[in-house]
Amino acid sequence: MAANSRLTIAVHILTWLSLAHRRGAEVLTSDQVAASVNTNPVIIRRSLGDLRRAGLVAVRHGAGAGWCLARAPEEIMLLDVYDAVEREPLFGMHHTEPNLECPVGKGIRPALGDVYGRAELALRAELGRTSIADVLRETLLVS
Amino acid sequence: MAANSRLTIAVHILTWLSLAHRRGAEVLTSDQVAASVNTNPVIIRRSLGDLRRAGLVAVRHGAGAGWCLARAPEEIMLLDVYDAVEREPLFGMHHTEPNLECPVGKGIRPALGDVYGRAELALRAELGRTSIADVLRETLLVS
DNA sequence: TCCGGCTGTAATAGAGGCTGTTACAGCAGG
DNA sequence: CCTGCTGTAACAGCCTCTATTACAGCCGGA
Repeated sequence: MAANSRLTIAVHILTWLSLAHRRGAEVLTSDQVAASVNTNPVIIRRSLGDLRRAGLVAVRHGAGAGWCLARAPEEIMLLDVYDAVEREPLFGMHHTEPNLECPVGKGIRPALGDVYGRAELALRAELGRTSIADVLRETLLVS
Repeated sequence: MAANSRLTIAVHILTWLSLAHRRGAEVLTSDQVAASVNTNPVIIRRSLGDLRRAGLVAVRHGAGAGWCLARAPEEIMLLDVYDAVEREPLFGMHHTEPNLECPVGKGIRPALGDVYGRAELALRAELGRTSIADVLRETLLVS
């Protein structure tokens, strides 16, 4: 298993919803999305649940049920998707508390916290520059 | 388990080697480093192995064995450490190939590859701005 | 009002990564 | 040669992630 693919799955879902909407489909079911991503519908529903809680998609129940974007694709940035599906910080601290008798053990966690914070900010800034609409445009260039 | 802590462990090691050197210790054994990080010496030796392969530390064998920095701490950037210990890309692609019949399934991987590449570059640029000497300075501010 | 299709989620299994631990061969200074 | 440390294999335990089955809940439409 490489790194986790949650961001990839979520962006794929949103991009597909965006294209389907442009083609006239009001909603897509998790089965229809799963057919494009090529995985199990439950995986898709779990990811859609994250995206719904973040306000990026809306769901319709009952007969004719399915999912659609809750915002224009130009207004959904990859940073929003990242926040919706990623819970863990980029870099983990020590599993066990370092030795506080050692000056390095005592002071390194706040020092690393600063650096890691700056690194995450840089990553987030970059993810904030690309929207689902941008991804869709680039995606369609290939075909 | 949060995210993996390899970068944290490696930076801790290098920072401690840097401080020990300043205090007059020529080399530190993996046991001495492990006492500061508060973990098993084998964990430390594994990390030191990565750092040695990257040319960041040097090892001395035989009696009076141990480890020391191979470069000045001002010249070891966190980006070097990151490259030494992290193998996986930041974001994983689909586990199973997406449906190539679908235009999104067909084109999304290169599109995502571009975005992910830019995001990693931003992260790397930020990690390239901080050195082990910087981390040591911030670490000692606490005590 | 009931039917049927889809959602939402729990439970579970398998694969794989990471930490931590033991064990042991290899190396080299004294 | 002895001794202490390195370097690495092997293994266990824990956790995460993906995948899958199962099923209760919801609601539009017949």
